[in-house]
Amino acid sequence: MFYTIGEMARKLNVAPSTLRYYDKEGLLPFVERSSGGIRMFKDEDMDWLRMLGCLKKAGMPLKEIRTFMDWSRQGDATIGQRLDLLEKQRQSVLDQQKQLESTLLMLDYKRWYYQTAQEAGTCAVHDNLSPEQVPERFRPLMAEWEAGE
Amino acid sequence: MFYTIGEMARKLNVAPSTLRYYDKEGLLPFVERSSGGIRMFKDEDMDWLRMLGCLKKAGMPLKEIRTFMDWSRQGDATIGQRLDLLEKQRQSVLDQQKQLESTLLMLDYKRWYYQTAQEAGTCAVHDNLSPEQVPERFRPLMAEWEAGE
DNA sequence: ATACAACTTAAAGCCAACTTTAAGTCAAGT
DNA sequence: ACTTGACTTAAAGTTGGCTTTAAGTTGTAT
Repeated sequence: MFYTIGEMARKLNVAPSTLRYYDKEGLLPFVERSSGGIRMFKDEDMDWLRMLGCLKKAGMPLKEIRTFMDWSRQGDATIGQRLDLLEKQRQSVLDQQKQLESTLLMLDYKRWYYQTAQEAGTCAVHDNLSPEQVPERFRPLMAEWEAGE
Repeated sequence: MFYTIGEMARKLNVAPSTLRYYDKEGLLPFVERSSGGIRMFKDEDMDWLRMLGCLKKAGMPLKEIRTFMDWSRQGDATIGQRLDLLEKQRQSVLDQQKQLESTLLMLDYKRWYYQTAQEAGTCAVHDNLSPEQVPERFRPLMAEWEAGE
């Protein structure tokens, strides 16, 4: 079963121009063409596109994804390199998770700040607030600020 | 205590040009100037820059951060709007966390795939692998693929 | 055979978020 | 007074990831 670029784009919820761009950048070395030059996507190409989507969501730049695709084309000799890249990207995702966790805490602190201000009708309520009146979960955060991050 | 743009940039681990850019974009309405036109950062400006950093890490575009800063300058009447924006951004961070969680699972599946291939010496080992030989934690993932995401 | 939608390419355009460049000013030390 | 390093601005340049445009081709339906 074959699909044109438009059909494939619809399946993936992206613009056809995006797929053409990826192809031009060497990210889709697996796509075949009809005798007339039309791209013919196969069902198994979905696996590669899913892989691509996964790496993209992991925050990998297209250049690195291209490297991965190049290695894939080179065959079994590059399995080790591909695995290393995946490990590296896994670590990057873990780092991003830690970052989001700490961002969430900051955001929650600010939400508490403005909720308190809203109840009081003014931000000035925070001017003479003792540290004990700040919920405990935000204390480590504020301690960091006293230092210099 | 006052700091020049260079000192502040060093504290924040950003380039001075970045702070100038933020200023030009209206993200630093709180920064004062010396009589000669030199930016004079105060200690309390750190609070705003931390807020800015928090929103940036939460993935908020500079334009929206500017809106937030504009509201801040307008005073207590805008507390509600600011709170709404923070709630919205909190939700966005939660969404990003879910996305990373699922990305991590995909990445782990692919790592398993290549680890198995590495042990076998070839990716072809996956050609005749029954679904039961895939670790359970990856099954829901593959079920999704069978559908059409 | 012809019309028509969907495909093709190369090249230009766009947006966000900076960075760099050029030309000039400020302020601290000698 | 002069040097020097850090500051100032406006404007142009860069990068990443696409999207749009223009001109042309393919393939299916009538």
